[in-house]
Amino acid sequence: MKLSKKQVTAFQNSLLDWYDQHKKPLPWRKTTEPYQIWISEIMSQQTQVETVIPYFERFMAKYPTLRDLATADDAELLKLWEGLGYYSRARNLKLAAQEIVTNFDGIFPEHLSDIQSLKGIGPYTAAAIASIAYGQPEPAIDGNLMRVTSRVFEMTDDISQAKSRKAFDEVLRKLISSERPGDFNQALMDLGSTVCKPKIALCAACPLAEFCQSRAKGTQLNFPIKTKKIKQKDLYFTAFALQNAAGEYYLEKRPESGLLANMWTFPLTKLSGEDFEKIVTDGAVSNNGLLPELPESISKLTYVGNFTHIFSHQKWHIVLVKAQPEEHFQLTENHLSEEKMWLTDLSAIPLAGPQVKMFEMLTKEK
DNA sequence: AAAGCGGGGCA
DNA sequence: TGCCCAGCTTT
Repeated sequence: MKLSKKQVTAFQNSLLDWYDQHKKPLPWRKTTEPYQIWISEIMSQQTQVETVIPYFERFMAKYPTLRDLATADDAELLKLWEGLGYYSRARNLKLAAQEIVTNFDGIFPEHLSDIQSLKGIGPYTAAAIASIAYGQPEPAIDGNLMRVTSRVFEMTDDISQAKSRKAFDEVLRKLISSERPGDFNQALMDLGSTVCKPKIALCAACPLAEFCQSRAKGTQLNFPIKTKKIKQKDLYFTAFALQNAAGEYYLEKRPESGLLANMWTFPLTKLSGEDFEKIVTDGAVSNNGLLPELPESISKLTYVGNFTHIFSHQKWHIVLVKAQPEEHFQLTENHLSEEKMWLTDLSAIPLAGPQVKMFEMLTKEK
């Protein structure tokens, strides 16, 4: 990122002019009193500002000063917080108020490190208070600022990694207005929530459009980069290997959309995690309610083995079971269709990853 | 109904 | 540094 002093000033002016025209009228924007800024920031975490407004006003009426909060009745405090959620925030508020009374003589601390030492205040909230209440040029880096900044400068730092904060801090430190750091931060927050939104970028209304590198290329929605993988969901299945007298396996075709669309698979039934554990530890399969729809009635189920298969967002835990048909089992024409078939050579068809593993398991068994 | 989410705490 | 949390919003 290389911007001349002139460009930095132009950037600040555009942003702050926009803020002066469009800023949300919020009660805590009428003050720079650190106590009020603090409460508003904590309340605004994970909560929409419109929801926060009445809570903030009730809070200030009940606890006008930090010392009132430090001696607040726990039950009354939680009652006031009722509906805001994340109740540890309220408990931390009181703890921090007590810390301030004890360690800072009841005066809200001014140094960034002191602010951040308080219970419930992390890097973001500390910087927000320092900039808004005390006019310190500290970028308050939250998701909005990272999104806006990454788009303006096409920053490829992965915002799901904690260490990427540093990159954003460096860029924003060069840009932040030393005259109006608090407004600078709040302008970017408002911009992020109303214009430069996660799934849509309203660039026509954006005061930073002329500075925005991703906009110039039309790549706005590629930013921010976020690789954090979605937590894999654990799913449990029983897979049934049913073989006929000719040695052919019974296969079903998966739905034409979704995961492994149109691939062939042994019939699968869902299993609970507990049942899965039970089967794996016992090495025994019970017949109860586990059977899928099969073309023949089954006389016996034998546990073959279990394995896991990892997809991008799912982790399949599979118990492979051999299903033995009734004695007089016979193959008939109506067993065949577009969605079902019998086959010996499974390598001849598109076979999904888990099925390959199952087939190998069955082959090795012999 | 289920998934996504942002900041702080904590290991 | 990375996981987890709690509960609202979005899909």
